[in-house]
Amino acid sequence: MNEPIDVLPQFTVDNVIFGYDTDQLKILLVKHGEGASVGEWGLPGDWLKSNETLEAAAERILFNRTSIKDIPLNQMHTFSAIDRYPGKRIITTAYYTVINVKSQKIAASDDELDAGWFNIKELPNLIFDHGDILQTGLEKFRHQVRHQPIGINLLPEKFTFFQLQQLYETILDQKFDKPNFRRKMLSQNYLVNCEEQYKAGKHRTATLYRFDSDCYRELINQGFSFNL
Amino acid sequence: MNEPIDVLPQFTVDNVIFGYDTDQLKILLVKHGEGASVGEWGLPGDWLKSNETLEAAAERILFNRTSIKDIPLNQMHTFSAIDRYPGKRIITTAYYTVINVKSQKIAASDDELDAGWFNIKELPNLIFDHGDILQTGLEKFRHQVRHQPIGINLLPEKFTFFQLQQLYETILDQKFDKPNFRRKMLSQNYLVNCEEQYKAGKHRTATLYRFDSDCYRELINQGFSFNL
DNA sequence: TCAAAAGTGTTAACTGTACACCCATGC
DNA sequence: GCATGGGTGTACAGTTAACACTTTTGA
Repeated sequence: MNEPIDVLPQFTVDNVIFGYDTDQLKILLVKHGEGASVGEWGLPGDWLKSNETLEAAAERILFNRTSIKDIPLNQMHTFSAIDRYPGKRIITTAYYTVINVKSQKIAASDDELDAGWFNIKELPNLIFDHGDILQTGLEKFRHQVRHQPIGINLLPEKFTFFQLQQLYETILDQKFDKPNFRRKMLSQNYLVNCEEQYKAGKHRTATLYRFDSDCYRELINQGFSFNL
Repeated sequence: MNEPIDVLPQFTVDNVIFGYDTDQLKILLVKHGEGASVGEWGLPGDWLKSNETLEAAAERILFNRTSIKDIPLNQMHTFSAIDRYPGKRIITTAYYTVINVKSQKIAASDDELDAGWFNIKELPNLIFDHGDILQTGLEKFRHQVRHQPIGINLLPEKFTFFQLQQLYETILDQKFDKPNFRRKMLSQNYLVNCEEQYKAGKHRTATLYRFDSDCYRELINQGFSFNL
């Protein structure tokens, strides 16, 4: 390689990091500490380094704010409108992923004033075209949820049907019929009955399930059709 | 804007241009006339100009080889492996679209030796990572065909059910049951009976249909589910 | 007469959807 | 009792999938 400089000057990566928190879908935003957009909220992003791939940059951006490694990020779209960034021609590739809000502390990186989770329904104004990027990310994420299994890393290892249904209802912002939801999920054969009861509040105990990780992985490849 | 130069030196756009030709799905390739890859086949592509968007570049690349304008190209993926291009760090964004092979003459651009249609099943070796890009494009294209109406620009304005079914069978490389295919398409309500008969070879005349363009457009947005 | 395409009809199997219903627990 | 969540059963409507069958035409 013969790049004398460390970053590609016209190329960035921005992450749409969804956070699942019981009955809320959130998004990780950072408050900019430099440049024209100082003090405003935007998606966590950074310049692409000349010796890293887009995927590596997206993972680095995620790791810097959350200390999370080894979870897959999905490439979403590359945004290239001439005037998307003030005064300079900057192209950005956006990635999305979802993590559990409670699983890790978040932190702003050096050039940022703050980092925080925002409910998807109560967002501040975002810099540049980050509002559009977020909307595109939300659509792609919801599409994915309807066509691939989801839940590993978002639910505890053992979970009840109530928790699984709550996850789907929160992410898709839609209610499902309980018996139908149960049967739909069971018919995919990726849930394993732990033969164990879980005692929660003022009601009957619930059976715990876990994901069969082989079957889960296979369903990711095969595709799923969640049409309740 | 303050770019002194005309192109971004580390950024290209490559197009996967499918061509429909009765019972064959083809792909447009060009033979490189410059650089290390001289004489080899690859996807039509070019450098991104500093004053154009990725979409505009993709349209320009299409127009230069086919003289076709005003048909939508779909962004597919941005490829960024460090060593994907020999000796230089080049990132490329790929777009795909489909056109009718017979609708326009094709031509190589100035720095190319040749341009031609290749059957998707009989491809030469492609330069760089263009083979991967093509495979990704084929998957995305077929996914699109199963979820949105297709046919405008690929079929004559008035067409028979036989032609429509042949289009689907060729693109998806799969046979369908004739009565079921007919009913499935009719149930989408985007076909209009022209009340006109078409006389082909040694068999009974066929009813001509056309697309209802309002309904067709609406189905593109709504989504379609083609699960025969 | 036969092959090829045009077109209709029928049926079994499966899925989505909307419910009604009972169980267990804690206030 | 009643609210909350846990869990089963059922029945209708619609769709998928397979295939049998008739029609028209030209070689």
